[in-house]
Amino acid sequence: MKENSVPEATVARLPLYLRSLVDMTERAVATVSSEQLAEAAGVNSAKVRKDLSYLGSYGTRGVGYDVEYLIYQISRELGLTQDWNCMIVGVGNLGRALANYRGFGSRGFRVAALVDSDTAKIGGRVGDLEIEDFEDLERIAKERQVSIGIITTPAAAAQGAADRLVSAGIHSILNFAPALIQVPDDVSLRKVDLSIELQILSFYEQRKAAFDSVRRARRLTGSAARSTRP
Amino acid sequence: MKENSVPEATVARLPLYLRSLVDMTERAVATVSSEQLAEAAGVNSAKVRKDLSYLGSYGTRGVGYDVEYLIYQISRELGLTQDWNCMIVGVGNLGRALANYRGFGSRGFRVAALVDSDTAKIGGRVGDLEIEDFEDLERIAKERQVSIGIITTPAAAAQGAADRLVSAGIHSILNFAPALIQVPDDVSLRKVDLSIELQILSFYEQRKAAFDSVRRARRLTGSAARSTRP
DNA sequence: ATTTGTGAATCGGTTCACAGCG
DNA sequence: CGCTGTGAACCGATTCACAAAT
Repeated sequence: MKENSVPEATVARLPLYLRSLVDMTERAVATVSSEQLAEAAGVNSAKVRKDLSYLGSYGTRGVGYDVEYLIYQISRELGLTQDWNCMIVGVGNLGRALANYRGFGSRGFRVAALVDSDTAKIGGRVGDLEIEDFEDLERIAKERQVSIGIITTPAAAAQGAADRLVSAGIHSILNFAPALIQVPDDVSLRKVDLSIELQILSFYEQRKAAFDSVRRARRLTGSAARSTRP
Repeated sequence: MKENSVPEATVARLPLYLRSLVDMTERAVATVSSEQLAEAAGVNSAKVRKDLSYLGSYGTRGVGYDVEYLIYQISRELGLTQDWNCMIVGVGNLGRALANYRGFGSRGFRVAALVDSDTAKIGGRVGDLEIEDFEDLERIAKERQVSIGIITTPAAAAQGAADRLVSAGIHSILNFAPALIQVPDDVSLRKVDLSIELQILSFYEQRKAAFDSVRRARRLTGSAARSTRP
């Protein structure tokens, strides 16, 4: 049953399914069941079926899903039948690493511009791209039809970078800076925050260490073990 | 009311609160209400209160929370009163960038080792660390008491890297490789996947573009606008 | 016979709204 | 009076379980 509004959680899993499906074509798999796709993507099969049902009825009962066709449908849903130009704002270690990241462009994304406000960096090159002046952001974004802004500035500069991206008419932003940034309602913002991820791991690591030490002390081997896993 | 089991969603927000609180001490703020902290962290105040209530009753009714004391309690809960040693597996662009990332170590995390299987890289240096042989991973992890493994290998090598980290007794892994990896139940695994983030943005970007073009075509300015936002 | 697609049940998490306390 | 802490209501997402399809 085709409808609009795919749940957010489903959208976040579609890229996972897509990756698994692409892997399968490389191993010349033609058809896949929800069970097999679930296994490959690391989820359960009910979730796969429900997720795919939001896109339409693309499976065949008793058979499964045609891999190629499903790749096409998911790609279309995700907007990957066109290319998207990205601009990296802030060319430090991370910005440079992302600019060089191969397989970034592999699925429809292209780094079209690098900007920085450090005059010592402007004019320098990363791969075949020149580092340009942050002040020219709006012009560059318009000229190169940039749709996605990637912020890799220090935390203190992140909000300013976001403001300029928004004023350049960009409404999709990926923020790597360890800072909360505010954008208008019509702008999509996603964040990747290394230190937050490490802190989350630290929480569970600590909990495991505590539990282990209790176990060691009490010599209890397999009883009343309340789960310590996320 | 103090209990065990802090919900996963709460754990993921504690680092956010912590960052906001640290910012506040720098601006010499002594006390904060759930309303103010919510604003700073970009969530709502009911969530702040409920989240903090899982840690204990650390607020004062009619007053708010003591900033310093709350920093201490959250840090303790997150296991940040001790330092954690990390090992980066795979020293490509991204591994190198993370190794150089300042403010990484700022809150209790230290890059204690870099390993790679490329003999051309082994023996090289990144900052003050030497790149060591992937084959020596277990020994290095033990010697330096590494608790957290960070995978920045190509996708094809990621599972192998994870297996070796697990066999070295590490049970916290942060995976940057664009690949699904399997780990035992007692290992915490978090993933950061650039291309998935971009694909999610692409989905919403496409949806916005579609809506905009309808708007442009029909010249409707403010009616019956079904939400297009995540 | 097999596997999809989906209502219904369930679960975790969010928000509401107010009692309880400083 | 103001703000926390928390039951209760609510909501989105997950899982169950089975009827429908081939």
